[in-house]
Amino acid sequence: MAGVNKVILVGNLGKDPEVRHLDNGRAVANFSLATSETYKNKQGERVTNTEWHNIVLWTPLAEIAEKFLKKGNQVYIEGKLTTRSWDDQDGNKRYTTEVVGREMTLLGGRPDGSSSGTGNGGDNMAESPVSNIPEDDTDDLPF
Amino acid sequence: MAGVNKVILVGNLGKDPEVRHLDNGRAVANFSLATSETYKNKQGERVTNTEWHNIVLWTPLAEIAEKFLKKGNQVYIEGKLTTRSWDDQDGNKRYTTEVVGREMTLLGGRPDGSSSGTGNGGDNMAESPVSNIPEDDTDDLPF
Amino acid sequence: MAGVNKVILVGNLGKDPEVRHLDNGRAVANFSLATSETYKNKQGERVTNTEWHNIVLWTPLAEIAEKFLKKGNQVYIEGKLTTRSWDDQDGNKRYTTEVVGREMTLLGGRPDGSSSGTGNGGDNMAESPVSNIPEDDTDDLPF
Amino acid sequence: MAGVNKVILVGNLGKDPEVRHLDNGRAVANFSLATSETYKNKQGERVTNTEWHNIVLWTPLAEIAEKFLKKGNQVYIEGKLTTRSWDDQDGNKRYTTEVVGREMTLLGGRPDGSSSGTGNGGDNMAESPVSNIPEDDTDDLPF
DNA sequence: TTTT
DNA sequence: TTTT
Repeated sequence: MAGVNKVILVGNLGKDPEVRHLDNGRAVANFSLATSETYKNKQGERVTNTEWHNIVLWTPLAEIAEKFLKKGNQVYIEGKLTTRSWDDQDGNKRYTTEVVGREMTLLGGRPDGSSSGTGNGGDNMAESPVSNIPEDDTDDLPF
Repeated sequence: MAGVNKVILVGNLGKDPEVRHLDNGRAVANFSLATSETYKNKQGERVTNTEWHNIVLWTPLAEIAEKFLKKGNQVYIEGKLTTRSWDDQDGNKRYTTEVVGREMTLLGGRPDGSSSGTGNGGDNMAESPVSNIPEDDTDDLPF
Repeated sequence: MAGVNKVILVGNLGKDPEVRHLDNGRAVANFSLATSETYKNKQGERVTNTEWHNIVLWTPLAEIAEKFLKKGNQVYIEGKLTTRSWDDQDGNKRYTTEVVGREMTLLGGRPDGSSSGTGNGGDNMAESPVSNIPEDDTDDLPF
Repeated sequence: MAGVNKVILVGNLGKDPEVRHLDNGRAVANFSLATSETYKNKQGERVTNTEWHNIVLWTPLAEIAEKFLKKGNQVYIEGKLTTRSWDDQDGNKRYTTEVVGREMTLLGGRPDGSSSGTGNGGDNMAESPVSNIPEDDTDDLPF
């Protein structure tokens, strides 16, 4: 029964997150994330191999994604692999594998090129680690 | 372009690995791995949620899997996520996500209940970490 | 300011955990964990390199360690690196680096070779993943 | 004997790497890396907790660090924990724990603010993942 | 399809 | 101090 199911990604968003706000007050964000590796092949040519991942974030990460993540941003995401099935129009069972994030950190510079020290305020935490994992004596919400 | 694409799993094999030996001398092993988590739901009932992962191992991990891994065995696998596409009989594009392992450790007791000290020899390393990552001054092959 | 500080270990306890119950109701467990890697050196000799880690677990993982972990057990531990300083008898500043666990899974067979189905009861969950990270709609305590 | 000893860090360099080139042709780089987490304490005040890690990189990562890493840069580092002992001037045994990197990715923007598209060339790969782990059919050196 |  |  013991199990570990962990995914660690550092990549760039292929597009802005799509965020849906559910009736129960929760939100869910979806976006694709590209992780690229570069190497030289036998011919000595530089080759880039890009892998795309389907990311799913739930409250409170979904709201943070909505506010701070944009197409092109580089993020660290830790989560778990989940595969769900559905029936397509031909009646075939199909499977989609997604990474459900549980920790997220926006990497690199200012989220959208804004300078620091703006009155925005939210900017101040955009590079902080955010998660839905409580620390001792802490409030894990970034603001 | 920087990227990290890492998966860490501890789970149990759903069945024996299927190993194909290719014409080019390489081998590839496939098997499904279950990772389970148990929790209590709101009604206080214990619930087990199992996720199945498609594992792919190439030489030399494939041969090690062939020799030492059996249905039910618990293993640690580190690898990367890859999604490949193919066309089904209805002409639809379909996708399969797999974990391509790059490091593997057989966990727990003797692989199949055999006692230690058999003449088999190979048994002695079945719980050693195996990988295709060279260490300094080392031979990464387990035997 | 963004940061990730993650340690993932699979190893064996060098001795039984030492558990202290604090006045504030919390408990803390300490033990050393060995992670070994085996390789062949240039002379073709098998060499084992063992690294020892100082593990610290707080409530509720400390109580779980107290009940289920014993010298020799193999565990998966995920946590973070922390270094604390203290002054030795010569007035020198000294540093100790520890891994503060936040998720733990007992690996392999029965904790101490006991068969399943004992009246102990607690035994039943000893191989379940345990953590202090809440899941949705779940009770993360193992019992 | 099975073991996993893995550290994953995303942090910022506290100072430029110190690189020594050894007589045997190998190089070793040392620097400290800060990983910070921010949270709100019980008083609702934002608190930042910074942990410092001793990083050690060997050839070829050492040379890459020498060329591309500078104080303040944000990097992803994957490696293993090692503790080595030494005797201090008072004859006491002392221990230092370090993270020996095996994979590294420079995060965020241009390494030192240089614009892209320079003739430098090396710039082009500074954000690529670098490691001493061979891929199939690849040259793992970044240039 | 695994495991407890 | 563990494990195989």
